[in-house]
Amino acid sequence: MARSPCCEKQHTNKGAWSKEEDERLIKYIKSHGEGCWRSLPKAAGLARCGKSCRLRWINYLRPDLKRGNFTREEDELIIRLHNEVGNKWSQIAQQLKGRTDNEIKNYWNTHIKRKLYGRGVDPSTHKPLKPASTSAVAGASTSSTTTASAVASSTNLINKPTVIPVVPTTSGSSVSHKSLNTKSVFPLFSFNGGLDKKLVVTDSGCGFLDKKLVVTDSDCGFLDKKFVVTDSGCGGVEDSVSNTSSGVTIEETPYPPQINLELSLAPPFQQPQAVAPSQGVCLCNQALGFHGNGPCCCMNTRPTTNGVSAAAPPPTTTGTGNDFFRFFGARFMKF
DNA sequence: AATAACCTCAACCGCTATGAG
DNA sequence: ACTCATAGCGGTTGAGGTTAT
Repeated sequence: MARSPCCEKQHTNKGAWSKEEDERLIKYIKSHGEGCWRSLPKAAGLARCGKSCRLRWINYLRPDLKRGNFTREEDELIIRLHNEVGNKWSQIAQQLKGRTDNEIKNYWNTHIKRKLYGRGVDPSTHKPLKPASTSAVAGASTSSTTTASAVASSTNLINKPTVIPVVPTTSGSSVSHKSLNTKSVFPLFSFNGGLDKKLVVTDSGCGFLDKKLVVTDSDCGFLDKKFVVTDSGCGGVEDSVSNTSSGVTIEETPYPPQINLELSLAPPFQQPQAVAPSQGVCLCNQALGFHGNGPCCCMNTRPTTNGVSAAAPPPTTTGTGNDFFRFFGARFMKF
């Protein structure tokens, strides 16, 4: 005898759950507990397949779900566990309290894979990408060498958590404020070697930074994290900042040192630079040589949150920020 | 401002594993 | 040993949101 379907398909809703359906399901499970998914929809007054109810509860409605962004520790744990067990998402989920297998699977496919590619690691094997796979990077690197040393330096830098002020810096004189009328990309100084952070400044026209400021970061994974800083005034970058009211900062935390990194980098972004101790910085002046209207928005001198003075960013490159973007962005955004 | 392209993730599908009868 | 209901798993899809052009 053929197995009967888990539900009467013609009488069931499909697609996104409504608030009312969620409430019904929660109410029912709270009073009757989980299980008996086949009979649950009818008992709960839901025109849904039992399987759908189960999935909705497990993946979305369960009260012990964590939700929210994955932490860097979770990232690394997922990578490590995936290396051990492969695509056994449920096994991996068991090690991450409050995360579902579905959530982890999605996160893997949309974020971690990209991150691993950025690190030069094949996400399915966890081994370094074959030379053919990395040739796009290596080939584009005209005269640089593999940055084993740069990576080593970078690792040293990030083995200690640091909080670094994000101060936009032009690339020497190659990016002038006039070039900001549409969009420019500045390489930042001294993040993990200065390679894997960039600052995108979009200017809608009335001055500088009056539309939005996008800071993308990654831990040698390139462009895998992003927060947007908006500035409603015409003066600077302080109006709305991700998690600090006194400037833009990025907190770096270490990632496990066993990760194999093999990246070749174009000359302009090759050299890691330590954060120079320094006096505070006028963000506006330092960044752009321009205050826009009104008083200086950045309060002139701005200590970082870890007590180290904000560093005046030395120009790190001889190329333009757009070179940086063309080189790295085009190659890593698509993973 | 309009449109295209891209990204994310909730939800679905089909399959296997498990356990009760 | 077998059947069947159910739970669980992993791959895939597509709606909706975001970003780029």
